[in-house]
This record gives sequence, C-alpha cells and structure tokens, in this order.
Amino acid sequence: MGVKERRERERVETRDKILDAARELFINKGYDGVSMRQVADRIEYSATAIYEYFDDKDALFHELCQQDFARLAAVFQGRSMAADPIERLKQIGQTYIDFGLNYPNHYKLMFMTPHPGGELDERDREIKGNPEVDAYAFLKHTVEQAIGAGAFREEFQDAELVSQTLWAAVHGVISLEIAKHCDQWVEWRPMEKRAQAMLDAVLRGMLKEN
Amino acid sequence: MGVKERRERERVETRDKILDAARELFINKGYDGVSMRQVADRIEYSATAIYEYFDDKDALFHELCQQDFARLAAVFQGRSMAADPIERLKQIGQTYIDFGLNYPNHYKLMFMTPHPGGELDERDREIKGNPEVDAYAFLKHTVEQAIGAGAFREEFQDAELVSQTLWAAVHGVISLEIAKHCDQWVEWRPMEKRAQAMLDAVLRGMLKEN
DNA sequence: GATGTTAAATTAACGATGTTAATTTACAGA
DNA sequence: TCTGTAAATTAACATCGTTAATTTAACATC
Repeated sequence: MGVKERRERERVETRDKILDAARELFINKGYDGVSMRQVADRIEYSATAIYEYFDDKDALFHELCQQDFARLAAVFQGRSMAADPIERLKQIGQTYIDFGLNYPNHYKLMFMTPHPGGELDERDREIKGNPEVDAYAFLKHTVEQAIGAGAFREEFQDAELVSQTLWAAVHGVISLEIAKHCDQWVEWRPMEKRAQAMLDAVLRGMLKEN
Repeated sequence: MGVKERRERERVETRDKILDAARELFINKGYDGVSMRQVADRIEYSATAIYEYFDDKDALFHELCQQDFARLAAVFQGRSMAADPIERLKQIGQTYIDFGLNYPNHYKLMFMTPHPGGELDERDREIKGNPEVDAYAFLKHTVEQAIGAGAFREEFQDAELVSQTLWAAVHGVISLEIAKHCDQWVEWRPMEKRAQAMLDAVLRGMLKEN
C-alpha cells in the first residue's frame, strides 16, 4: 500500500523542482523574460510536463508569489525587534527596504505587477491577519501598539490608515528605485539616504513632537 | 518642389496614426497585452509597416512615454499655483496623484515599468531641468524656493533629496493603488484619505514646527 | 510618353512563445 | 500476461516580434 505514498512523494519532489527552477529564472529575468521551455530545460523535462503540475504560467507564478510573501513574513519573524514600538517601526521599514533591494525581481512580481486579485482561498484566510505569517499584519500590530502608547498625533489614530501610509512610503522609495534607478533624467541621491530621509520624514510627521 | 514637403507631411500623419492607435491599445491592455499586429490592424496597415516608422516595439513605446511626460508637465503648467511654496508643494502632490488616478495605464507605463534607460538624446537634454516642460524640475524648483524661505528643518536642506523623497511618497500611494487596489488581503482605506495622510505626514515631517 | 529612381507598403518566412491534444512510457494490481 | 492509470513526451496550433525579399505607387528625367 506504500505505492500511493511514494507516488505522491515523487510528485511533490518534481513539483518542487519546477518551483525552484522557475524561481531562479524569474528572479534573474523577470516574468516575461522566462519561458516555460526554459524552466523545463533546467530540470530536464519537456515543457508540457509542467502543465501536469500547474494550470498555466500564471498559476506557477502565483504559487511562487505566495511563497515569497511567506518568506517576507519569515524575515520579519527572524529579526530580533526592539521593545519600543517606534523603534520597531523603523526596523520594519528598514527590513522591508532591504528585502526589496536584495530581491528586486521578487519585489517587482509581488508589489509592482498588477494582479487579477481574485478571492482568497481558505489557506489565504488562515494566514491573513496573523502577524507571524502575514507581514502586513505584523506592521499593523506594531502600529496599534504605538498608537496605544499614545505616540501618534490625534490625526493619526487609525492603525489601518497609518499602516497603509507607512507601507506606501517605503514602497515608494523601493519601487521608484527598481523602476527608475537607471534613468538618467534624475540625479538620484544614494539609496540609503533616500530611505533614511523617507523614514525620518514620514514617522516624524505622524508622531507627537518631542 | 512641394512634393518633398507633402511626402513629409503624409509621413508624419501615418506616424501619428500609429502612435494614436498604439496609445489607446497600450492604455487599455498594457505593454505585453498589445502586439504590433493589433496596432497595425487598427489603422488598416500591415504589421511590418510600423517598422518603417519605429525601430521596434520598444521604440514605439518609448515615444509614447515621452509624450506622456510632456503631458504631465503641461498639467502642472496649466494649473494655477499658489504663491506660497509650501502650499504649492501640496498642490503639486495632489495634481500628481490626480494624474496617476486619471491615467493609471499611462502612469503604469511611465513609472512602474522598468526601462532599459539608455542615454538621453539632445532633445531630452533640452527638456531636462526646464520647469516648464520637465515635471521633476518643476517640483525641485518649488522645493528650492521653500528651502530658500527657510521652511524646512536643517536635516532637509538638499533640494534634490527632498524632491526625491516627496516624489517617492506620492508615488508610493499611487503605485500601490494601481498594483494592489483589488487585493483582498488589505482592507484599504479610501484613496483620498491615504493621499491626504501621506501628504500631511511627509510634509510635516520635513517642515520646521510651527 | 517611356524609363529609371525612390519611398512606402506588402507578403513570406524565421524562431520563439504559451498551450492543447494525441500518444507513448512506466509500472502497479489482477 | 493482461489491464488500467499516472506521468511524460511528441506534434501541432495560433500568436508573437522581427527580417528579408518583393511589389506598388508616385515622382523625376529622358
């Protein structure tokens, strides 16, 4: 009766091989720079074999994205965070920026590529809102603590709005860097300076003066 | 001898027809959603005819982008701006956000699609830095006035860095909206609130307290 | 008016893409 | 040994960006 189990195990193995090969290619060449045939070549399968495991290229890509979101959450979880919520917000911002710069193609796929954005399935609904596996929830959780400690001005008491603004701020720096950093039109200041200036400005603008 | 002129005129006309058709298609379906054959069909030419006018798909796209940048600059130029530089910065931010929301696909092509980013030609170099036709220069010009008026804190005296930070802030709001607004993962606050919160926060964070 | 020149446009084709359908291979159970 | 089933392959289709060769059409020159 162990045959079914072995088959299932093998299936998962080749599925993972597909995912690993696809990841490395996507990271280096972006979504449109990678073909199903290239992915298949790398694991010495035929291109159509992939369709045994994924509906189409989009589904393969989507699965990788989900894994990457989990990875981002893991990065937050793995880094020791300060006790002071404000300090922790700075750390979160810096960690997020590091992630974007270290994995620009992941980042592009995750946050800069418009998605169809369908309903979330049951596994999604399990993850959503859990700070340990949902990076946005982790941010919001810290914002709630900071608001609870009375750190923010009275206009900024909505944790959801504050989280979305903080997210948008660091996202603006990263995504502009990714999309435009070789653009000769603007004389870009160094990335670290831009990141620091953004974090300083947006946080100070929201916090009560001290 | 008027034959050369008429030929040139006709050439410009069909070139414009190509550009118009390509724009409408690109706006509605994005870069990869449009093929040269579709563009050609729409103006009842063969696909290869386009190559008589543009080197390749990238060049066609690039020309459209340049036109859109000019349009953005014209939007700034057309709107009457307040005398107070700080007030004007708010208006610039709001105008930029309106542009992004009104022309999301233009915006996507201009600011969210990584470009090869080659050298700038002589026409580019003519435009760059002129506030009347270069939107970034217009922003920087206003920032310089605000800094000159002593409105910014001592950490924010670099007009280039301040401009890039302000730009990244509003860009973060818009691009997140475009890429993620149908994402069920986050319970988005209304766009206007997010835009206002960002503008308030980042500006207050840079200005001297009052 | 016939001829040659030139630009503009077309047709045909190449290699590559995502994907589907039909077919083969491998192997477990009877 | 035969059968059924899952996994993988081959062949094919339509479409893509792009190039090369060819035709069309309008002009200039004789």
